[in-house]
Amino acid sequence: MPELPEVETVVRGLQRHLVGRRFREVTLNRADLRTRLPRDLKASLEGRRIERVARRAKYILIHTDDDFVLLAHLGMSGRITVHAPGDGWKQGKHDHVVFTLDDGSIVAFNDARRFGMMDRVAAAKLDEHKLLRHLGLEPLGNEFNGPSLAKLLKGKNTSIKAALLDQRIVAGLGNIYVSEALYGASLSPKRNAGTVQGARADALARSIRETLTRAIAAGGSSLRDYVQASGELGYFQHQWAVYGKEGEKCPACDCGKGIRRIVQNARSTFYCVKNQR
DNA sequence: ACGAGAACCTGTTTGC
DNA sequence: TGCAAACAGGTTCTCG
Repeated sequence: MPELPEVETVVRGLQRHLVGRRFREVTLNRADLRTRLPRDLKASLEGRRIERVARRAKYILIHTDDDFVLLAHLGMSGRITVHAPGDGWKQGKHDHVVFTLDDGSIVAFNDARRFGMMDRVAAAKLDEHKLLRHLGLEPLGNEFNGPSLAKLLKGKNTSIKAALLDQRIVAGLGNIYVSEALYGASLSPKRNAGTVQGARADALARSIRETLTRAIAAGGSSLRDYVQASGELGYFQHQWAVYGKEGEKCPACDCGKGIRRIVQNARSTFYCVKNQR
Protein backbone atom coordinates (compact mmCIF):
# COMPACT_ATOMS: atom_id res chain seq x y z
CA MET A 1 0.00 0.00 0.00
CA PRO A 2 1.88 2.95 1.25
CA GLU A 3 4.71 4.55 -0.60
CA LEU A 4 6.32 7.86 0.27
CA PRO A 5 3.32 10.09 -0.55
CA GLU A 6 0.95 7.96 1.52
CA VAL A 7 3.35 7.83 4.46
CA GLU A 8 3.95 11.59 4.23
CA THR A 9 0.18 12.18 4.25
CA VAL A 10 -0.26 9.99 7.32
CA VAL A 11 2.64 11.78 9.04
CA ARG A 12 1.00 15.16 8.41
CA GLY A 13 -2.25 13.90 9.88
CA LEU A 14 -0.44 12.55 12.94
CA GLN A 15 1.39 15.85 13.40
CA ARG A 16 -1.94 17.63 13.71
CA HIS A 17 -3.35 15.28 16.34
CA LEU A 18 -0.42 13.84 18.28
CA VAL A 19 2.17 16.55 18.84
CA GLY A 20 1.98 17.89 22.40
CA ARG A 21 -0.24 15.03 23.59
CA ARG A 22 0.80 12.18 25.91
CA PHE A 23 0.28 8.45 25.56
CA ARG A 24 -2.17 7.55 28.31
CA GLU A 25 -2.53 3.87 27.47
CA VAL A 26 -0.95 1.48 24.97
CA THR A 27 -2.64 -1.82 24.14
CA LEU A 28 -0.76 -4.56 22.27
CA ASN A 29 -3.17 -7.01 20.71
CA ARG A 30 -0.58 -8.99 18.81
CA ALA A 31 3.16 -8.64 18.61
CA ASP A 32 4.08 -10.85 15.64
CA LEU A 33 4.29 -8.30 12.89
CA ARG A 34 7.13 -8.30 10.32
CA THR A 35 9.42 -7.94 13.30
CA ARG A 36 8.30 -8.73 16.83
CA LEU A 37 7.07 -5.68 18.75
CA PRO A 38 9.39 -4.75 21.65
CA ARG A 39 8.23 -6.33 24.90
CA ASP A 40 8.51 -3.05 26.79
CA LEU A 41 6.62 -0.99 24.23
CA LYS A 42 3.67 -0.36 26.56
CA ALA A 43 5.72 0.45 29.65
CA SER A 44 8.16 2.67 27.78
CA LEU A 45 5.51 4.75 26.00
CA GLU A 46 2.81 5.29 28.59
CA GLY A 47 3.06 8.77 30.08
CA ARG A 48 5.48 10.01 27.42
CA ARG A 49 4.81 13.26 25.60
CA ILE A 50 4.97 13.34 21.79
CA GLU A 51 7.42 16.01 20.66
CA ARG A 52 7.26 15.65 16.88
CA VAL A 53 6.32 13.32 14.07
CA ALA A 54 8.58 12.94 11.03
CA ARG A 55 9.29 10.61 8.11
CA ARG A 56 12.36 8.87 6.65
CA ALA A 57 11.67 6.98 3.43
CA LYS A 58 8.51 4.94 4.21
CA TYR A 59 9.13 4.97 7.95
CA ILE A 60 7.09 7.06 10.39
CA LEU A 61 9.13 8.54 13.25
CA ILE A 62 7.32 9.58 16.44
CA HIS A 63 9.71 11.42 18.76
CA THR A 64 8.93 11.30 22.48
CA ASP A 65 10.15 13.49 25.36
CA ASP A 66 12.63 10.87 26.60
CA ASP A 67 14.69 11.29 23.39
CA PHE A 68 13.46 8.04 21.94
CA VAL A 69 11.70 7.43 18.65
CA LEU A 70 8.80 5.14 17.93
CA LEU A 71 9.49 3.78 14.45
CA ALA A 72 6.57 2.51 12.38
CA HIS A 73 6.30 1.00 8.90
CA LEU A 74 2.96 0.27 7.24
CA GLY A 75 4.09 -2.61 5.02
CA MET A 76 1.57 -3.34 2.27
CA SER A 77 -1.71 -3.08 4.12
CA GLY A 78 -1.00 -1.02 7.24
CA ARG A 79 -3.02 1.98 8.37
CA ILE A 80 -2.71 4.39 11.26
CA THR A 81 -5.91 6.27 11.98
CA VAL A 82 -6.82 8.85 14.61
CA HIS A 83 -10.25 8.93 16.20
CA ALA A 84 -11.65 11.77 18.30
CA PRO A 85 -13.12 10.78 21.66
CA GLY A 86 -16.66 9.53 21.26
CA ASP A 87 -16.58 9.16 17.47
CA GLY A 88 -17.82 5.60 17.81
CA TRP A 89 -14.58 3.83 16.88
CA LYS A 90 -14.66 0.12 17.73
CA GLN A 91 -11.66 -2.16 17.76
CA GLY A 92 -11.42 -4.21 14.58
CA LYS A 93 -9.89 -7.54 13.66
CA HIS A 94 -6.44 -6.30 12.67
CA ASP A 95 -5.95 -3.46 15.14
CA HIS A 96 -2.65 -4.78 16.49
CA VAL A 97 -1.65 -1.74 18.54
CA VAL A 98 -4.06 0.82 20.00
CA PHE A 99 -2.89 4.04 21.65
CA THR A 100 -5.14 6.17 23.85
CA LEU A 101 -3.91 9.75 24.21
CA ASP A 102 -4.36 12.07 27.20
CA ASP A 103 -7.29 13.83 25.53
CA GLY A 104 -9.11 10.51 25.08
CA SER A 105 -8.50 10.23 21.34
CA ILE A 106 -7.56 6.85 19.89
CA VAL A 107 -4.70 6.08 17.49
CA ALA A 108 -5.07 2.66 15.90
CA PHE A 109 -2.39 0.69 14.00
CA ASN A 110 -4.22 -1.77 11.76
CA ASP A 111 -2.45 -4.17 9.40
CA ALA A 112 -4.19 -7.20 7.91
CA ARG A 113 -1.11 -8.72 6.29
CA ARG A 114 1.27 -7.91 9.13
CA PHE A 115 4.10 -6.83 6.83
CA GLY A 116 4.27 -3.64 8.87
CA MET A 117 6.37 -3.16 11.99
CA MET A 118 7.06 -0.94 14.98
CA ASP A 119 10.21 -0.51 17.00
CA ARG A 120 11.63 1.92 19.51
CA VAL A 121 15.11 3.36 19.29
CA ALA A 122 17.16 6.10 21.01
CA ALA A 123 16.97 9.29 18.93
CA ALA A 124 20.77 9.56 18.95
CA LYS A 125 21.04 6.14 17.32
CA LEU A 126 18.21 6.53 14.83
CA ASP A 127 20.43 6.61 11.75
CA GLU A 128 22.21 3.44 12.87
CA HIS A 129 18.98 1.47 13.19
CA LYS A 130 19.14 -1.76 11.23
CA LEU A 131 16.20 -0.80 9.05
CA LEU A 132 17.29 2.78 8.38
CA ARG A 133 21.02 2.70 7.97
CA HIS A 134 21.10 1.43 4.40
CA LEU A 135 18.45 3.78 3.04
CA GLY A 136 19.42 5.89 0.05
CA LEU A 137 18.54 9.43 -0.97
CA GLU A 138 15.34 11.15 0.12
CA PRO A 139 13.80 11.98 -3.26
CA LEU A 140 12.35 15.23 -1.92
CA GLY A 141 15.58 16.21 -0.17
CA ASN A 142 18.08 18.85 -1.27
CA GLU A 143 20.77 16.35 -2.26
CA PHE A 144 18.53 14.54 -4.72
CA ASN A 145 19.09 15.61 -8.32
CA GLY A 146 20.20 14.25 -11.68
CA PRO A 147 23.91 13.95 -10.86
CA SER A 148 23.40 12.32 -7.45
CA LEU A 149 20.91 9.87 -8.94
CA ALA A 150 23.21 9.13 -11.89
CA LYS A 151 26.07 8.38 -9.52
CA LEU A 152 24.00 5.80 -7.64
CA LEU A 153 22.77 4.16 -10.84
CA LYS A 154 26.19 3.96 -12.47
CA GLY A 155 27.29 0.36 -12.98
CA LYS A 156 23.90 -1.08 -11.95
CA ASN A 157 23.25 -4.07 -14.16
CA THR A 158 19.50 -4.38 -13.73
CA SER A 159 16.41 -2.65 -15.08
CA ILE A 160 15.79 0.94 -14.09
CA LYS A 161 12.45 -0.28 -12.68
CA ALA A 162 14.17 -2.68 -10.29
CA ALA A 163 16.84 -0.12 -9.38
CA LEU A 164 14.24 2.48 -8.41
CA LEU A 165 12.47 -0.02 -6.17
CA ASP A 166 15.77 -0.59 -4.33
CA GLN A 167 15.50 1.55 -1.18
CA ARG A 168 19.29 1.78 -0.95
CA ILE A 169 19.27 4.00 -4.04
CA VAL A 170 16.16 6.17 -3.74
CA ALA A 171 14.30 5.75 -0.45
CA GLY A 172 10.53 5.92 -0.62
CA LEU A 173 9.52 4.92 -4.13
CA GLY A 174 7.29 1.87 -4.56
CA ASN A 175 5.59 0.01 -7.36
CA ILE A 176 3.04 2.67 -8.32
CA TYR A 177 5.28 5.72 -8.29
CA VAL A 178 8.14 4.02 -10.13
CA SER A 179 5.83 3.37 -13.09
CA GLU A 180 4.47 6.91 -12.92
CA ALA A 181 7.88 8.57 -12.58
CA LEU A 182 9.37 6.57 -15.48
CA TYR A 183 6.44 7.59 -17.63
CA GLY A 184 7.04 11.24 -16.72
CA ALA A 185 10.68 10.91 -17.73
CA SER A 186 9.85 9.01 -20.99
CA LEU A 187 12.16 6.19 -19.90
CA SER A 188 11.43 2.52 -20.54
CA PRO A 189 11.20 0.49 -17.33
CA LYS A 190 13.29 -2.17 -19.14
CA ARG A 191 16.22 0.17 -19.77
CA ASN A 192 19.45 -0.84 -18.05
CA ALA A 193 19.79 1.27 -14.92
CA GLY A 194 23.45 1.99 -15.58
CA THR A 195 22.57 3.81 -18.82
CA VAL A 196 20.47 6.40 -16.99
CA GLN A 197 23.09 9.15 -16.88
CA GLY A 198 23.33 12.79 -17.86
CA ALA A 199 20.16 14.27 -19.31
CA ARG A 200 18.22 11.06 -18.70
CA ALA A 201 19.08 11.12 -15.02
CA ASP A 202 18.16 14.79 -14.86
CA ALA A 203 14.77 14.08 -16.38
CA LEU A 204 14.18 11.12 -14.09
CA ALA A 205 15.11 12.98 -10.91
CA ARG A 206 12.82 15.82 -11.94
CA SER A 207 9.99 13.43 -12.73
CA ILE A 208 10.36 11.56 -9.44
CA ARG A 209 10.25 14.78 -7.46
CA GLU A 210 7.28 16.12 -9.38
CA THR A 211 5.30 12.87 -9.25
CA LEU A 212 5.74 12.54 -5.49
CA THR A 213 4.94 16.20 -4.86
CA ARG A 214 1.73 15.99 -6.86
CA ALA A 215 0.75 12.76 -5.10
CA ILE A 216 1.27 14.29 -1.67
CA ALA A 217 -0.86 17.27 -2.69
CA ALA A 218 -3.65 14.80 -3.53
CA GLY A 219 -3.33 12.98 -0.19
CA GLY A 220 -1.71 9.89 -1.73
CA SER A 221 -3.28 7.08 -3.79
CA SER A 222 -6.00 4.79 -2.49
CA LEU A 223 -6.05 1.42 -4.20
CA ARG A 224 -7.56 -0.84 -1.56
CA ASP A 225 -6.24 -0.46 1.98
CA TYR A 226 -4.78 3.00 2.21
CA VAL A 227 -6.52 5.81 4.07
CA GLN A 228 -5.22 9.04 5.57
CA ALA A 229 -4.93 9.40 9.35
CA SER A 230 -8.39 10.97 9.28
CA GLY A 231 -9.85 7.94 7.52
CA GLU A 232 -10.34 9.92 4.31
CA LEU A 233 -9.16 8.31 1.07
CA GLY A 234 -6.30 9.59 -1.08
CA TYR A 235 -7.12 10.98 -4.52
CA PHE A 236 -3.99 10.65 -6.62
CA GLN A 237 -5.22 7.42 -8.25
CA HIS A 238 -7.39 9.64 -10.45
CA GLN A 239 -4.24 11.28 -11.82
CA TRP A 240 -2.30 8.11 -12.64
CA ALA A 241 -1.00 8.18 -16.20
CA VAL A 242 -0.17 4.47 -16.56
CA TYR A 243 -0.44 2.45 -13.32
CA GLY A 244 -3.27 -0.10 -13.52
CA LYS A 245 -4.21 1.16 -17.00
CA GLU A 246 -3.29 -1.81 -19.20
CA GLY A 247 -4.83 -1.46 -22.65
CA GLU A 248 -5.88 2.15 -22.13
CA LYS A 249 -4.54 5.03 -24.20
CA CYS A 250 -1.45 6.78 -22.97
CA PRO A 251 -2.27 10.43 -22.15
CA ALA A 252 0.41 11.69 -24.53
CA CYS A 253 -0.14 9.67 -27.70
CA ASP A 254 -2.49 7.75 -29.92
CA CYS A 255 -0.15 4.89 -30.69
CA GLY A 256 -3.05 2.46 -30.63
CA LYS A 257 -1.08 -0.13 -28.74
CA GLY A 258 -2.22 1.37 -25.51
CA ILE A 259 -0.51 1.04 -22.18
CA ARG A 260 1.23 -2.27 -21.66
CA ARG A 261 1.60 -4.32 -18.50
CA ILE A 262 4.74 -6.39 -18.04
CA VAL A 263 6.11 -8.29 -15.04
CA GLN A 264 9.58 -7.44 -13.72
CA ASN A 265 11.00 -9.13 -10.63
CA ALA A 266 7.51 -10.52 -10.00
CA ARG A 267 5.91 -7.05 -9.86
CA SER A 268 3.64 -5.42 -12.42
CA THR A 269 5.00 -2.52 -14.44
CA PHE A 270 2.89 -0.28 -16.66
CA TYR A 271 4.27 1.83 -19.49
CA CYS A 272 3.76 3.19 -22.99
CA VAL A 273 5.95 1.38 -25.52
CA LYS A 274 6.05 4.33 -27.88
CA ASN A 275 6.78 7.19 -25.49
CA GLN A 276 9.19 5.47 -23.14
CA ARG A 277 12.62 4.43 -24.45
C1' DA B 1 29.39 -9.46 -4.89
C1' DC B 2 25.30 -8.88 -7.28
C1' DG B 3 20.79 -9.80 -8.97
C1' DA B 4 16.66 -12.74 -9.27
C1' DG B 5 13.27 -15.32 -6.78
C1' DA B 6 11.11 -17.03 -2.64
C1' DA B 7 9.12 -16.11 1.62
C1' DC B 8 6.44 -13.64 4.98
C1' DC B 9 0.49 -13.11 5.63
C1' DT B 10 -4.41 -12.03 4.70
C1' DG B 11 -8.07 -10.47 1.78
C1' DT B 12 -10.19 -9.83 -2.67
C1' DT B 13 -10.72 -10.66 -7.47
C1' DT B 14 -10.49 -13.67 -11.46
C1' DG B 15 -10.96 -17.88 -13.99
C1' DC B 16 -12.29 -22.59 -14.82
C1' DT C 1 -22.26 -21.40 -7.64
C1' DG C 2 -17.91 -22.92 -5.85
C1' DC C 3 -13.35 -23.54 -5.34
C1' DA C 4 -8.59 -22.61 -6.59
C1' DA C 5 -5.34 -19.63 -8.40
C1' DA C 6 -3.65 -15.12 -9.03
C1' DC C 7 -2.76 -10.79 -7.33
C1' DA C 8 -2.04 -6.71 -4.05
C1' DG C 9 1.11 0.50 -2.21
C1' DG C 10 6.95 -3.91 0.90
C1' DT C 11 11.08 -5.85 2.66
C1' DT C 12 14.44 -9.36 3.67
C1' DC C 13 16.59 -13.72 3.19
C1' DT C 14 18.52 -17.36 0.26
C1' DC C 15 20.48 -19.18 -3.69
C1' DG C 16 23.06 -19.35 -7.96
